[in-house]
Amino acid sequence: MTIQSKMQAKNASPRILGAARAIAHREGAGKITIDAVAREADLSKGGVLYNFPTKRALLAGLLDEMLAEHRERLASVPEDRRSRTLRGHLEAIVQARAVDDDLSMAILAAAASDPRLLDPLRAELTGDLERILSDTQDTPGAMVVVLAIQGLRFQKLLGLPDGGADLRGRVIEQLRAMINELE
Amino acid sequence: MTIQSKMQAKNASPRILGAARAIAHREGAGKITIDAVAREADLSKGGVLYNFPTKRALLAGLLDEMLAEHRERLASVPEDRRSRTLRGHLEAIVQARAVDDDLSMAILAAAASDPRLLDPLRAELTGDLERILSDTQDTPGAMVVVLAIQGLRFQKLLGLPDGGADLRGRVIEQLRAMINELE
DNA sequence: ATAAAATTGCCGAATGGACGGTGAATAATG
DNA sequence: CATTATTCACCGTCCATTCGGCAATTTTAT
Repeated sequence: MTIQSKMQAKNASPRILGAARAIAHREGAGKITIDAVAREADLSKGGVLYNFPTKRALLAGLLDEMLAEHRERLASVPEDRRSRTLRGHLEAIVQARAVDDDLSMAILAAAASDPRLLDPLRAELTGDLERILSDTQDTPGAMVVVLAIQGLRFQKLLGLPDGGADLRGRVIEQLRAMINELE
Repeated sequence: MTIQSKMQAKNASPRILGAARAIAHREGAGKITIDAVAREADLSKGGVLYNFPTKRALLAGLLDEMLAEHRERLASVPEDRRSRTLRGHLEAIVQARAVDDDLSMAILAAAASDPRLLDPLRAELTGDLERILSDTQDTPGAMVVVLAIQGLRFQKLLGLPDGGADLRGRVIEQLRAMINELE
Protein backbone atom coordinates (compact mmCIF):
# COMPACT_ATOMS: atom_id res chain seq x y z
CA MET A 1 0.00 0.00 0.00
CA THR A 2 1.65 3.17 -1.17
CA ILE A 3 0.97 6.87 -0.83
CA GLN A 4 -2.21 6.50 -2.77
CA SER A 5 -3.82 4.34 -0.15
CA LYS A 6 -7.13 6.03 -0.32
CA MET A 7 -6.59 7.90 -3.51
CA GLN A 8 -8.50 6.65 -6.45
CA ALA A 9 -6.38 6.45 -9.55
CA LYS A 10 -8.17 7.48 -12.67
CA ASN A 11 -6.90 4.62 -14.70
CA ALA A 12 -5.25 1.53 -13.31
CA SER A 13 -5.01 -0.17 -16.70
CA PRO A 14 -1.41 0.76 -17.44
CA ARG A 15 -0.38 -0.38 -13.99
CA ILE A 16 -2.17 -3.66 -14.54
CA LEU A 17 -0.56 -4.25 -17.91
CA GLY A 18 2.81 -3.41 -16.43
CA ALA A 19 2.22 -5.86 -13.62
CA ALA A 20 1.35 -8.58 -16.09
CA ARG A 21 4.55 -7.93 -18.00
CA ALA A 22 6.56 -8.02 -14.81
CA ILE A 23 5.10 -11.35 -13.83
CA ALA A 24 5.63 -12.84 -17.26
CA HIS A 25 9.24 -11.77 -17.16
CA ARG A 26 9.94 -12.79 -13.60
CA GLU A 27 7.98 -16.02 -13.28
CA GLY A 28 7.25 -17.10 -16.82
CA ALA A 29 4.42 -16.95 -19.27
CA GLY A 30 2.31 -19.52 -17.50
CA LYS A 31 2.10 -17.52 -14.30
CA ILE A 32 -0.04 -14.72 -15.56
CA THR A 33 -3.10 -15.23 -13.43
CA ILE A 34 -5.62 -12.63 -12.39
CA ASP A 35 -4.68 -13.09 -8.76
CA ALA A 36 -1.01 -12.70 -9.46
CA VAL A 37 -1.55 -9.64 -11.59
CA ALA A 38 -3.76 -8.15 -8.90
CA ARG A 39 -1.10 -8.68 -6.24
CA GLU A 40 1.63 -7.29 -8.45
CA ALA A 41 -0.41 -4.24 -9.34
CA ASP A 42 -1.32 -3.75 -5.68
CA LEU A 43 -4.96 -4.12 -6.50
CA SER A 44 -7.70 -6.56 -5.71
CA LYS A 45 -8.83 -9.21 -8.08
CA GLY A 46 -12.07 -7.36 -8.54
CA GLY A 47 -10.14 -4.24 -9.37
CA VAL A 48 -8.29 -5.95 -12.16
CA LEU A 49 -11.48 -7.43 -13.50
CA TYR A 50 -13.09 -4.04 -13.42
CA ASN A 51 -10.54 -2.73 -15.88
CA PHE A 52 -10.36 -5.88 -17.96
CA PRO A 53 -13.68 -7.68 -17.64
CA THR A 54 -12.14 -10.97 -18.66
CA LYS A 55 -8.75 -12.52 -18.79
CA ARG A 56 -8.98 -12.65 -22.52
CA ALA A 57 -9.43 -8.88 -22.48
CA LEU A 58 -6.30 -8.54 -20.39
CA LEU A 59 -4.26 -10.58 -22.84
CA ALA A 60 -5.75 -8.61 -25.70
CA GLY A 61 -4.71 -5.45 -23.90
CA LEU A 62 -1.17 -6.73 -23.64
CA LEU A 63 -1.10 -7.55 -27.33
CA ASP A 64 -2.46 -4.11 -28.11
CA GLU A 65 0.29 -2.50 -26.14
CA MET A 66 2.92 -4.55 -27.90
CA LEU A 67 1.53 -3.64 -31.28
CA ALA A 68 1.56 0.02 -30.35
CA GLU A 69 5.21 -0.24 -29.40
CA HIS A 70 5.83 -2.06 -32.63
CA ARG A 71 4.33 0.83 -34.56
CA GLU A 72 6.50 3.28 -32.66
CA ARG A 73 9.62 1.40 -33.53
CA LEU A 74 8.61 1.33 -37.18
CA ALA A 75 8.01 5.05 -37.08
CA SER A 76 11.52 5.63 -35.80
CA VAL A 77 13.07 4.44 -39.05
CA PRO A 78 14.36 7.37 -41.16
CA GLU A 79 11.72 8.54 -43.59
CA ASP A 80 13.81 8.67 -46.69
CA ARG A 81 15.17 5.15 -46.97
CA ARG A 82 13.67 2.58 -49.25
CA SER A 83 11.99 -0.48 -47.74
CA ARG A 84 11.24 1.39 -44.57
CA THR A 85 8.84 -1.11 -43.09
CA LEU A 86 11.08 -4.04 -43.84
CA ARG A 87 14.06 -2.34 -42.24
CA GLY A 88 11.94 -1.51 -39.25
CA HIS A 89 10.99 -5.12 -38.76
CA LEU A 90 14.58 -6.21 -38.93
CA GLU A 91 15.88 -3.59 -36.53
CA ALA A 92 13.03 -4.36 -34.18
CA ILE A 93 14.26 -7.84 -33.47
CA VAL A 94 17.85 -6.75 -33.31
CA GLN A 95 16.98 -4.48 -30.43
CA ALA A 96 14.19 -6.59 -28.96
CA ARG A 97 14.15 -6.73 -25.21
CA ALA A 98 13.97 -10.08 -23.51
CA VAL A 99 10.96 -8.98 -21.49
CA ASP A 100 8.67 -9.33 -24.45
CA ASP A 101 9.49 -12.94 -25.10
CA ASP A 102 7.63 -14.33 -22.11
CA LEU A 103 4.82 -11.97 -22.86
CA SER A 104 4.62 -13.24 -26.41
CA MET A 105 4.61 -16.79 -25.14
CA ALA A 106 1.71 -16.00 -22.87
CA ILE A 107 -0.28 -14.58 -25.74
CA LEU A 108 0.67 -17.48 -27.94
CA ALA A 109 -0.47 -19.93 -25.32
CA ALA A 110 -3.78 -18.18 -24.99
CA ALA A 111 -4.15 -18.18 -28.75
CA ALA A 112 -4.05 -21.96 -28.66
CA SER A 113 -7.47 -21.92 -27.00
CA ASP A 114 -8.70 -18.88 -28.80
CA PRO A 115 -7.10 -18.21 -32.18
CA ARG A 116 -9.01 -15.00 -32.74
CA LEU A 117 -6.97 -13.39 -30.01
CA LEU A 118 -4.31 -12.93 -32.64
CA ASP A 119 -6.58 -11.06 -35.02
CA PRO A 120 -5.13 -7.65 -34.21
CA LEU A 121 -1.67 -9.01 -34.84
CA ARG A 122 -2.80 -10.45 -38.15
CA ALA A 123 -4.33 -7.14 -39.13
CA GLU A 124 -1.16 -5.27 -38.25
CA LEU A 125 1.03 -7.66 -40.17
CA THR A 126 -1.27 -7.61 -43.15
CA GLY A 127 -0.81 -3.87 -43.38
CA ASP A 128 2.93 -4.13 -42.93
CA LEU A 129 3.19 -6.82 -45.54
CA GLU A 130 1.26 -4.78 -48.06
CA ARG A 131 3.58 -1.86 -47.54
CA ILE A 132 6.64 -4.06 -47.77
CA LEU A 133 5.58 -5.74 -50.97
CA SER A 134 4.52 -2.54 -52.65
CA ASP A 135 7.96 -1.12 -51.89
CA THR A 136 9.66 -3.46 -54.33
CA GLN A 137 9.37 -5.30 -57.63
CA ASP A 138 10.99 -8.40 -56.26
CA THR A 139 8.13 -9.61 -54.13
CA PRO A 140 9.43 -13.13 -53.59
CA GLY A 141 12.79 -11.70 -52.58
CA ALA A 142 11.18 -9.37 -50.08
CA MET A 143 8.99 -12.15 -48.80
CA VAL A 144 11.98 -14.34 -48.14
CA VAL A 145 13.43 -11.60 -45.98
CA VAL A 146 10.14 -11.17 -44.16
CA LEU A 147 10.01 -14.88 -43.48
CA ALA A 148 13.59 -14.99 -42.29
CA ILE A 149 12.86 -12.16 -39.87
CA GLN A 150 9.85 -14.03 -38.58
CA GLY A 151 12.02 -17.08 -38.27
CA LEU A 152 14.46 -15.12 -36.15
CA ARG A 153 11.62 -14.01 -33.91
CA PHE A 154 10.41 -17.48 -33.16
CA GLN A 155 13.88 -18.87 -32.89
CA LYS A 156 14.57 -16.47 -30.09
CA LEU A 157 11.13 -16.88 -28.58
CA LEU A 158 11.42 -20.63 -28.32
CA GLY A 159 15.12 -20.85 -27.67
CA LEU A 160 15.73 -22.82 -30.84
CA PRO A 161 19.32 -23.31 -31.99
CA ASP A 162 20.70 -20.34 -33.88
CA GLY A 163 24.21 -21.42 -34.71
CA GLY A 164 25.78 -19.06 -32.21
CA ALA A 165 25.88 -15.31 -31.71
CA ASP A 166 28.57 -15.05 -34.31
CA LEU A 167 26.53 -16.51 -37.11
CA ARG A 168 23.51 -14.64 -35.91
CA GLY A 169 25.32 -11.36 -36.42
CA ARG A 170 26.44 -12.33 -39.88
CA VAL A 171 22.92 -13.40 -40.79
CA ILE A 172 21.58 -10.02 -39.79
CA GLU A 173 24.20 -8.38 -41.94
CA GLN A 174 23.18 -10.61 -44.79
CA LEU A 175 19.55 -9.66 -44.36
CA ARG A 176 20.47 -5.98 -44.39
CA ALA A 177 22.34 -6.56 -47.61
CA MET A 178 19.40 -8.41 -49.12
CA ILE A 179 17.14 -5.51 -48.29
CA ASN A 180 19.53 -3.09 -49.94
CA GLU A 181 19.56 -5.16 -53.08
CA LEU A 182 15.81 -5.16 -53.43
CA GLU A 183 14.50 -3.06 -56.29
CA MET B 1 -16.96 -49.00 -28.78
CA THR B 2 -15.46 -50.93 -31.64
CA ILE B 3 -14.58 -54.51 -32.32
CA GLN B 4 -12.01 -54.54 -29.61
CA SER B 5 -14.58 -53.97 -26.90
CA LYS B 6 -13.20 -56.46 -24.50
CA MET B 7 -9.90 -57.10 -26.15
CA GLN B 8 -6.95 -55.69 -24.38
CA ALA B 9 -4.54 -54.08 -26.75
CA LYS B 10 -0.97 -54.68 -25.90
CA ASN B 11 -0.14 -51.07 -26.16
CA ALA B 12 -2.72 -48.36 -26.04
CA SER B 13 -0.16 -45.58 -26.46
CA PRO B 14 -0.58 -45.16 -30.20
CA ARG B 15 -4.33 -45.11 -29.83
CA ILE B 16 -4.02 -42.46 -27.14
CA LEU B 17 -1.71 -40.33 -29.20
CA GLY B 18 -4.02 -40.68 -32.16
CA ALA B 19 -6.95 -39.64 -30.03
CA ALA B 20 -5.07 -36.56 -28.88
CA ARG B 21 -4.33 -35.63 -32.45
CA ALA B 22 -7.94 -36.12 -33.44
CA ILE B 23 -9.13 -33.86 -30.66
CA ALA B 24 -6.59 -31.20 -31.47
CA HIS B 25 -7.68 -31.25 -35.08
CA ARG B 26 -11.38 -31.37 -34.45
CA GLU B 27 -11.78 -29.10 -31.43
CA GLY B 28 -8.59 -27.09 -31.29
CA ALA B 29 -5.35 -27.12 -29.44
CA GLY B 30 -6.81 -25.98 -26.17
CA LYS B 31 -9.14 -28.94 -25.88
CA ILE B 32 -6.53 -31.59 -25.29
CA THR B 33 -7.42 -32.67 -21.80
CA ILE B 34 -6.84 -36.03 -20.21
CA ASP B 35 -10.55 -36.64 -19.89
CA ALA B 36 -11.19 -35.75 -23.49
CA VAL B 37 -8.36 -37.93 -24.73
CA ALA B 38 -9.62 -40.80 -22.63
CA ARG B 39 -13.11 -40.50 -24.08
CA GLU B 40 -11.77 -40.26 -27.61
CA ALA B 41 -9.49 -43.25 -27.15
CA ASP B 42 -12.36 -45.19 -25.61
CA LEU B 43 -10.46 -45.62 -22.40
CA SER B 44 -10.80 -44.45 -18.85
CA LYS B 45 -8.81 -41.56 -17.54
CA GLY B 46 -6.81 -43.91 -15.40
CA GLY B 47 -6.03 -45.93 -18.48
CA VAL B 48 -4.56 -42.96 -20.20
CA LEU B 49 -2.53 -42.04 -17.15
CA TYR B 50 -1.23 -45.56 -16.97
CA ASN B 51 0.39 -45.12 -20.37
CA PHE B 52 1.40 -41.51 -19.85
CA PRO B 53 1.84 -40.88 -16.15
CA THR B 54 1.38 -37.19 -16.56
CA LYS B 55 -0.06 -34.79 -19.05
CA ARG B 56 3.36 -33.44 -19.70
CA ALA B 57 4.41 -36.95 -20.69
CA LEU B 58 1.51 -37.15 -23.08
CA LEU B 59 2.49 -33.93 -24.76
CA ALA B 60 6.08 -35.07 -24.85
CA GLY B 61 4.88 -38.26 -26.50
CA LEU B 62 3.10 -36.27 -29.15
CA LEU B 63 6.20 -34.21 -29.80
CA ASP B 64 8.23 -37.39 -30.01
CA GLU B 65 5.90 -38.79 -32.60
CA MET B 66 6.08 -35.63 -34.64
CA LEU B 67 9.84 -35.62 -34.53
CA ALA B 68 9.91 -39.22 -35.65
CA GLU B 69 7.75 -38.35 -38.64
CA HIS B 70 10.01 -35.43 -39.29
CA ARG B 71 13.01 -37.75 -39.44
CA GLU B 72 11.18 -40.04 -41.82
CA ARG B 73 10.43 -37.22 -44.17
CA LEU B 74 14.05 -36.16 -44.09
CA ALA B 75 15.11 -39.69 -44.88
CA SER B 76 12.92 -39.73 -47.96
CA VAL B 77 15.04 -37.11 -49.69
CA PRO B 78 17.26 -38.65 -52.38
CA GLU B 79 20.66 -39.55 -50.98
CA ASP B 80 22.79 -37.99 -53.65
CA ARG B 81 21.68 -34.39 -53.70
CA ARG B 82 23.58 -31.67 -51.93
CA SER B 83 22.00 -29.90 -48.96
CA ARG B 84 19.87 -32.91 -48.22
CA THR B 85 18.71 -31.82 -44.78
CA LEU B 86 17.86 -28.35 -45.93
CA ARG B 87 15.84 -29.65 -48.86
CA GLY B 88 14.07 -32.02 -46.54
CA HIS B 89 13.02 -29.20 -44.26
CA LEU B 90 11.66 -27.23 -47.14
CA GLU B 91 9.73 -30.10 -48.68
CA ALA B 92 8.38 -30.99 -45.27
CA ILE B 93 6.42 -27.81 -44.96
CA VAL B 94 5.30 -27.91 -48.55
CA GLN B 95 3.59 -31.20 -47.86
CA ALA B 96 2.66 -30.53 -44.24
CA ARG B 97 -0.76 -31.72 -43.24
CA ALA B 98 -3.08 -29.33 -41.46
CA VAL B 99 -3.60 -31.79 -38.64
CA ASP B 100 -0.20 -31.07 -37.22
CA ASP B 101 -0.82 -27.38 -36.81
CA ASP B 102 -3.23 -27.67 -33.93
CA LEU B 103 -1.00 -30.26 -32.42
CA SER B 104 1.95 -27.92 -32.63
CA MET B 105 -0.10 -25.22 -31.05
CA ALA B 106 -0.95 -27.49 -28.17
CA ILE B 107 2.70 -28.25 -27.57
CA LEU B 108 3.61 -24.60 -27.91
CA ALA B 109 0.98 -23.66 -25.37
CA ALA B 110 2.30 -26.21 -22.93
CA ALA B 111 5.82 -24.97 -23.51
CA ALA B 112 4.73 -21.58 -22.25
CA SER B 113 4.45 -23.04 -18.77
CA ASP B 114 7.25 -25.52 -19.19
CA PRO B 115 9.90 -24.50 -21.69
CA ARG B 116 11.90 -27.69 -21.25
CA LEU B 117 9.15 -29.57 -23.01
CA LEU B 118 10.73 -28.35 -26.22
CA ASP B 119 14.13 -29.80 -25.41
CA PRO B 120 13.77 -32.77 -27.77
CA LEU B 121 12.81 -30.41 -30.54
CA ARG B 122 15.80 -28.25 -29.78
CA ALA B 123 18.07 -31.26 -29.83
CA GLU B 124 16.68 -32.43 -33.15
CA LEU B 125 17.03 -29.02 -34.71
CA THR B 126 20.53 -28.61 -33.36
CA GLY B 127 21.54 -31.75 -35.17
CA ASP B 128 19.79 -30.72 -38.35
CA LEU B 129 21.37 -27.30 -38.23
CA GLU B 130 24.83 -28.74 -37.82
CA ARG B 131 24.33 -30.93 -40.85
CA ILE B 132 22.92 -28.08 -42.87
CA LEU B 133 25.74 -25.71 -42.07
CA SER B 134 28.45 -28.26 -42.68
CA ASP B 135 26.96 -28.90 -46.11
CA THR B 136 27.95 -25.51 -47.39
CA GLN B 137 30.54 -22.76 -47.24
CA ASP B 138 27.98 -20.03 -47.25
CA THR B 139 26.72 -20.46 -43.73
CA PRO B 140 24.88 -17.15 -43.53
CA GLY B 141 23.19 -17.90 -46.83
CA ALA B 142 22.08 -21.30 -45.60
CA MET B 143 20.95 -19.85 -42.32
CA VAL B 144 18.76 -17.34 -44.07
CA VAL B 145 17.03 -20.19 -45.85
CA VAL B 146 16.62 -22.08 -42.60
CA LEU B 147 15.09 -19.04 -40.99
CA ALA B 148 12.76 -18.43 -43.90
CA ILE B 149 11.55 -22.01 -43.65
CA GLN B 150 10.94 -21.57 -39.96
CA GLY B 151 9.12 -18.38 -40.77
CA LEU B 152 6.88 -20.28 -43.16
CA ARG B 153 6.12 -22.80 -40.44
CA PHE B 154 4.96 -20.27 -37.93
CA GLN B 155 3.18 -18.21 -40.51
CA LYS B 156 1.02 -21.18 -41.30
CA LEU B 157 0.74 -22.25 -37.69
CA LEU B 158 -0.59 -18.90 -36.55
CA GLY B 159 -2.49 -18.00 -39.66
CA LEU B 160 -0.37 -14.93 -40.28
CA PRO B 161 -0.69 -13.16 -43.62
CA ASP B 162 1.33 -14.78 -46.38
CA GLY B 163 0.59 -12.60 -49.37
CA GLY B 164 -1.58 -15.21 -51.03
CA ALA B 165 -1.09 -18.72 -52.34
CA ASP B 166 0.41 -17.33 -55.49
CA LEU B 167 3.25 -15.54 -53.81
CA ARG B 168 3.69 -18.43 -51.45
CA GLY B 169 4.40 -20.72 -54.38
CA ARG B 170 6.89 -18.34 -55.86
CA VAL B 171 8.63 -17.96 -52.53
CA ILE B 172 9.07 -21.68 -52.29
CA GLU B 173 10.53 -21.73 -55.76
CA GLN B 174 12.87 -18.95 -54.72
CA LEU B 175 13.98 -20.91 -51.68
CA ARG B 176 14.65 -23.96 -53.82
CA ALA B 177 16.74 -21.80 -56.08
CA MET B 178 18.64 -20.37 -53.14
CA ILE B 179 19.43 -23.85 -51.93
CA ASN B 180 20.72 -24.82 -55.35
CA GLU B 181 23.01 -21.84 -55.38
CA LEU B 182 24.61 -22.71 -52.07
CA GLU B 183 28.14 -23.96 -52.33
C1' DA C 1 -23.98 26.79 -2.82
C1' DT C 2 -25.42 22.58 -1.04
C1' DA C 3 -27.89 18.57 -0.36
C1' DA C 4 -29.23 14.58 -2.85
C1' DA C 5 -28.53 11.34 -6.36
C1' DA C 6 -25.94 8.83 -9.51
C1' DT C 7 -21.59 7.11 -11.24
C1' DT C 8 -16.93 5.44 -10.96
C1' DG C 9 -13.36 2.59 -9.22
C1' DC C 10 -12.47 -0.75 -6.44
C1' DC C 11 -12.73 -4.53 -2.72
C1' DG C 12 -12.86 -9.35 -1.28
C1' DA C 13 -15.45 -13.29 -0.24
C1' DA C 14 -17.97 -16.85 -2.49
C1' DT C 15 -18.91 -19.84 -6.40
C1' DG C 16 -18.36 -23.24 -9.50
C1' DG C 17 -16.28 -25.61 -12.93
C1' DA C 18 -12.38 -27.65 -15.11
C1' DC C 19 -8.69 -30.52 -14.76
C1' DG C 20 -4.67 -33.19 -13.29
C1' DG C 21 -3.73 -36.71 -10.47
C1' DT C 22 -4.35 -40.89 -6.92
C1' DG C 23 -5.27 -45.45 -5.29
C1' DA C 24 -7.72 -49.47 -4.35
C1' DA C 25 -10.14 -52.92 -6.72
C1' DT C 26 -10.67 -55.68 -10.98
C1' DA C 27 -10.02 -57.91 -15.33
C1' DA C 28 -7.06 -59.82 -18.82
C1' DT C 29 -2.75 -62.13 -20.23
C1' DG C 30 0.81 -65.48 -20.52
C1' DC D 1 -0.19 -67.24 -10.13
C1' DA D 2 2.07 -62.99 -11.33
C1' DT D 3 2.24 -59.28 -14.09
C1' DT D 4 0.16 -55.99 -16.80
C1' DA D 5 -3.55 -53.13 -18.25
C1' DT D 6 -7.57 -50.75 -17.01
C1' DT D 7 -11.63 -49.19 -14.35
C1' DC D 8 -13.99 -46.42 -10.95
C1' DA D 9 -14.66 -43.23 -7.49
C1' DC D 10 -12.59 -39.37 -5.48
C1' DC D 11 -9.63 -35.55 -4.15
C1' DG D 12 -7.57 -31.15 -4.16
C1' DT D 13 -6.17 -27.28 -6.46
C1' DC D 14 -6.17 -23.74 -9.38
C1' DC D 15 -8.48 -20.04 -11.30
C1' DA D 16 -11.73 -17.19 -13.88
C1' DT D 17 -15.81 -14.99 -12.98
C1' DT D 18 -19.81 -13.22 -10.13
C1' DC D 19 -21.68 -10.23 -6.91
C1' DG D 20 -23.02 -7.27 -3.18
C1' DG D 21 -21.14 -3.51 -0.89
C1' DC D 22 -18.36 0.81 -0.04
C1' DA D 23 -15.94 5.08 -0.44
C1' DA D 24 -14.64 8.73 -3.40
C1' DT D 25 -16.07 11.60 -7.14
C1' DT D 26 -19.03 13.87 -10.22
C1' DT D 27 -23.56 15.36 -11.62
C1' DT D 28 -28.09 17.04 -10.80
C1' DA D 29 -31.54 19.36 -8.35
C1' DT D 30 -32.97 22.74 -5.05
